[in-house]
Amino acid sequence: MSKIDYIKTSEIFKALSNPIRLQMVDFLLDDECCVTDVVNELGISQSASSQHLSILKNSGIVYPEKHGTRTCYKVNNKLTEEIITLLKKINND
Amino acid sequence: MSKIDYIKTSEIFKALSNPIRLQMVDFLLDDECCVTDVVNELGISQSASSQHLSILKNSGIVYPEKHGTRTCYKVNNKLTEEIITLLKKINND
DNA sequence: TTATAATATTATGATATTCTAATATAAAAT
DNA sequence: ATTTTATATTAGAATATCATAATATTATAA
Repeated sequence: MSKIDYIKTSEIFKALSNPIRLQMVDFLLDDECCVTDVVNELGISQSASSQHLSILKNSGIVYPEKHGTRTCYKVNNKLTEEIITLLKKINND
Repeated sequence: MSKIDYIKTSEIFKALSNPIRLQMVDFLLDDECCVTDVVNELGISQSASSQHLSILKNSGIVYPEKHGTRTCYKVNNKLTEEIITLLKKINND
């Protein structure tokens, strides 16, 4: 049982505090995908998609893998993954 | 395994996306306390404390119990409690 | 080598957050 | 009844967020 790093942890929550980014993470966990896939799946603009992915990247939740002209973002944060699992398990009351 | 309500869930994360409020929740889970205790524990102003507690209340994370002139805030959200447990279990990487 | 496709960046306006300072309310004590 | 204690609310300034529109970058294709 470790102490909570409130600053570091709150930054993760800040990244997840937007419904689009939350949906992005959920989508990226299922189907690791490039930006265009995210754009199509979520129905948002390319620019907004890129900016949201950048926020997730800067908070250490996802990382990009370049494949030619495409970029594939993958979730890379244990806390985030466990939280998504938790969200699917319990009915958020 | 239920679907995630991204909007509702992101509102919880927004409430937890501030280090002070995160520490508040952690503190309230251990020692259920009145506003003055929170003020003393966290070393913030009475007004800021009250406003942060109000945000936690409005997001359904805590609820107030009036005892005379004091108000005791208690954590009342399963997701939040499980997340705090998770945070203490894993080393946020 | 130019055109195209995929993604990133920047600027900007609208809105939201958060702090401090000041004031208000409500219960208990004097 | 007035004062004190605990808490809440409001106003305002500084800063942050977010969407859109426009432009830049970079890798491949033609």
